[in-house]
Amino acid sequence: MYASDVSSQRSIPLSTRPLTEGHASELASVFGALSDPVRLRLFDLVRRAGTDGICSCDLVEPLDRSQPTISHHLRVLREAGLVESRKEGTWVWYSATTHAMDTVARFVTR
Amino acid sequence: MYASDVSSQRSIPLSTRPLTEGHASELASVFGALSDPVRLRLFDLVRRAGTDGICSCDLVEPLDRSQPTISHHLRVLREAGLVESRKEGTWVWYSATTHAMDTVARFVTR
DNA sequence: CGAATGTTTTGATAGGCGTCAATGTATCAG
DNA sequence: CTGATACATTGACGCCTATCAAAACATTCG
Repeated sequence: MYASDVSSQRSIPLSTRPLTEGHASELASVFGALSDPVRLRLFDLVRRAGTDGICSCDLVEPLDRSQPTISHHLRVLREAGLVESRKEGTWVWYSATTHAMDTVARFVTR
Repeated sequence: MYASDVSSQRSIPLSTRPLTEGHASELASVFGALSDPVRLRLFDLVRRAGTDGICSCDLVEPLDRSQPTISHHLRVLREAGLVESRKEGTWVWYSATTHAMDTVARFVTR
């Protein structure tokens, strides 16, 4: 027997329908990108830099990780749509995007 | 040379200070709990059930996973502070908590 | 007690992930 | 061209994780 057969009181649906498998996978990939402490601090630093962005070379030292590791994490953030990069000569500037975080915000705030 | 030595324009800090390592780890563990599609849909279903909660047995079928797998995921959600459980006879009722999601919301909305 | 049902734990397996060293590529300075 | 700097990629390693089957634990009922 199912418990739902017993408890008949129903709650009001939050928005519309339960998460579809596709929507859940999309959201989960963003959450996955934010599920590492180094990546979270990385994203936080990039977001603080505003529209100007911040250079990759300025992200290695504060996080105390090797340059390839930082490069790897930035790639994950970029592929999740949380940041974007713009090459300028020798340097690469990273800046935060809004779309992915908006998606997260919609889920979080019901 | 660092790019920060060249670009002198500074952005306004978002809240106070960059994420500490401890705060980042705490946040990351919550994001980690939400980084799996099955767990996201699980949490969504629990949250929709409101204060009454929902029985574990009613979560197996809609997610098409074995019962032990669902139990495992619920444990992860519980250890991340996203849901809480209350045993009632044979059944275990899960309901969503607010603290963890509030923490996430504060981070997401700057 | 013994059977049935709901839940958790354990063991095993396959795949994913964070990290670094080493290497590769591109750009700039001389 | 040569050397130095910024960044990305590759390979390897250890650890973590999602999943299920099987077993263990718990509760209710006859």
